[in-house]
Amino acid sequence: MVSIKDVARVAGVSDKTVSRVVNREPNVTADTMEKVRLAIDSLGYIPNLAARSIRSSRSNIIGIITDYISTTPYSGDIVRGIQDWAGVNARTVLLANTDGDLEREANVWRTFKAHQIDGVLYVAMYHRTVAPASGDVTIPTVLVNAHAEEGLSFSSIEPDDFGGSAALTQHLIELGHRRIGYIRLNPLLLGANERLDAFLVTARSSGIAESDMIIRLGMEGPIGREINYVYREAQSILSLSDRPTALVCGNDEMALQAYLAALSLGLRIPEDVTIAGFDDFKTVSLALKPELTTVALPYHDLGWQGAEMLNELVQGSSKRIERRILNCGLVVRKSSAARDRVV
Amino acid sequence: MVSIKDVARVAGVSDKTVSRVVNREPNVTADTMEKVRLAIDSLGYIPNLAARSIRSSRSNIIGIITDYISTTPYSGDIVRGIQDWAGVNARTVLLANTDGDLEREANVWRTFKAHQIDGVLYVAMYHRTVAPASGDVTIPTVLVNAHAEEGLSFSSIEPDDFGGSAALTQHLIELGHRRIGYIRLNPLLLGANERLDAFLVTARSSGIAESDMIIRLGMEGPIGREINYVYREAQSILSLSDRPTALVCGNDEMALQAYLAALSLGLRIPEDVTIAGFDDFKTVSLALKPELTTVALPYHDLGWQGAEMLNELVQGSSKRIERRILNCGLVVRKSSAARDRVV
DNA sequence: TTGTAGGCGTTATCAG
DNA sequence: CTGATAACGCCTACAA
Repeated sequence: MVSIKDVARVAGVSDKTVSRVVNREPNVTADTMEKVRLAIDSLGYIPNLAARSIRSSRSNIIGIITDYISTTPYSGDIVRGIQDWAGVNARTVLLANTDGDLEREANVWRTFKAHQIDGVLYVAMYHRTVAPASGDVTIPTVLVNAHAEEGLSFSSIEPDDFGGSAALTQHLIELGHRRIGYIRLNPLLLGANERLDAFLVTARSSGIAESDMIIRLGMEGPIGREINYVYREAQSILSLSDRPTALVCGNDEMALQAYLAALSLGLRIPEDVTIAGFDDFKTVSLALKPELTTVALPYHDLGWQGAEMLNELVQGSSKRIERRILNCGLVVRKSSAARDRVV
Repeated sequence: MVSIKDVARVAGVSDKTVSRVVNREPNVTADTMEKVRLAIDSLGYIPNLAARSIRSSRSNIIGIITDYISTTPYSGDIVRGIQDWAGVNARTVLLANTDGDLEREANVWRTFKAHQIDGVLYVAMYHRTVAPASGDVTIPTVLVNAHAEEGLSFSSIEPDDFGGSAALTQHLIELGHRRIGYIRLNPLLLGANERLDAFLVTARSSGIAESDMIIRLGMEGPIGREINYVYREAQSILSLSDRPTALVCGNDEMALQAYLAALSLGLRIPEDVTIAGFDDFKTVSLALKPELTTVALPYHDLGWQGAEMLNELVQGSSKRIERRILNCGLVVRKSSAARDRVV
């Protein structure tokens, strides 16, 4: 391993001078700098960050703690957003997974502490409340796609499920739909309730009668092992004699099942029924034909901006608890159409 | 920050003795150990891994380099497999993403080197050949879901696309299908060719005539920005007067489009046509009704075993280049049925 | 502008 | 079985 001393010897200067060049400190002549640069290149010197972190007790590492339960492919983009921020801001990312196991989580926090990391992004794979179990370890933390359980105080960044769902509902109403089916996500999901509430509030305020909102539960049971009624419920709703002209699904995966149900009944989308999802999970939303009208979750931005928030916390430029809510944009594609085309 | 010296003082021993206890070295009396343990707990001491790595020049960190291009949700399981191995084996995981940018990649390698990481898992998000651009940095490396381009020598671990596709084809033939459609993945994907080749070889060896294999290209163009013909091609194949009784798709996402095409033509799955996919991407394969017969890519195992291979390399217990191929298991669900039910 | 001395927290070495 | 001392690679503080 080539160290700062080797470089110093080759360049004919002291190790401190090399350190100055490497860290872009002032007060080095262009001439000296050049000599040092040359020596660095010829030796292939790379500073040892561990040694640096000992002295400066800042590691420039941020940690990500996730807790995927079973298959949640969606939110990898959050992690990518964090990585992108880290790449641009010369940070490195440590990644750990708790699997929802408390003992394992405590271990993760200790390991992170042992690595002297600057801060933690605590990432939930679906929008919900969390209770970080850091034990007696204290590290600046921001919750991403989650907020803290009652009594805990953490900064957080979350998607505006409510706003997104309201926009989607508004869109359908503007298309002339007055009788709308709704298949709910697992009620254990925070997003499930926000999305449903927004649907109800928006529909009511547009004068839609309760009897014209056909609400069904699409899935229930523990996350990752839920029982799924979506296909059956979609068929049931679409078989009603006074079938709604639009069907909103809790997420895109459910919309996929609604498509299959509609097609199996010989209904065309959107001529016979408008279908909408939520998430803009592109593997589904763009594979569906016609492509799916849905609401985009800002996963990448949750990660990126979460990293920014954490950075402010670490720098000490902001000490207060912040709860940031990110907009979820409506994505109109071909699965939604005006009601008058439907009649 | 509480250091080993603080613990030593409180326990009334030397710092080296504390070090022995922490590292489970032999030659410490149970009594001394107990005293030290107590001091550690009461102070909340956590060893500084940076300092340790300086002395021992082993960091117990492994690095993951990925290169996601656009949206590839599938293979997050590879990373999870690596994490799981790391959790069990007391390693920490550094994560970095190159975005396919060579300059950025060179930077990642340098950063990893600077962190003294023990080894690198170079992870491709879809099965293909790669050329790690590590510059003059040398770190033990294993390629995951990829193999090295001509002339480069790296150990690698890869899925057996060929075997999986052969098993799937065999399954269809055993069900009595003698005329089969096939929609190809983007030919740029390594898996695309292996899967198609296996299909052709297996079908031929079962005496299926070339004219009874209806091969179509489903997508082409640069990865992440391909043009997608799947829906159109599926409709075209299924509209043939001598329509095949089974349709194989390059992956599950394509199978989804085939479902939509079939249903739009009023065909029932599997009564009128058997459909099969590849990947077992559960968000799709289980959401489809009937659930999809497909082939499971062993993503989690690719990660886990890749980490094991890397560990052997790092330990020096194995110096030779190994290319390990992992089995892809056939997953039979309800979208495939015997041909005699079809007639 | 540059260099020297010392120390960060840990482990290796070797003496007791 | 235990401890003193040195050393890892770097940076801080201060002196030249």
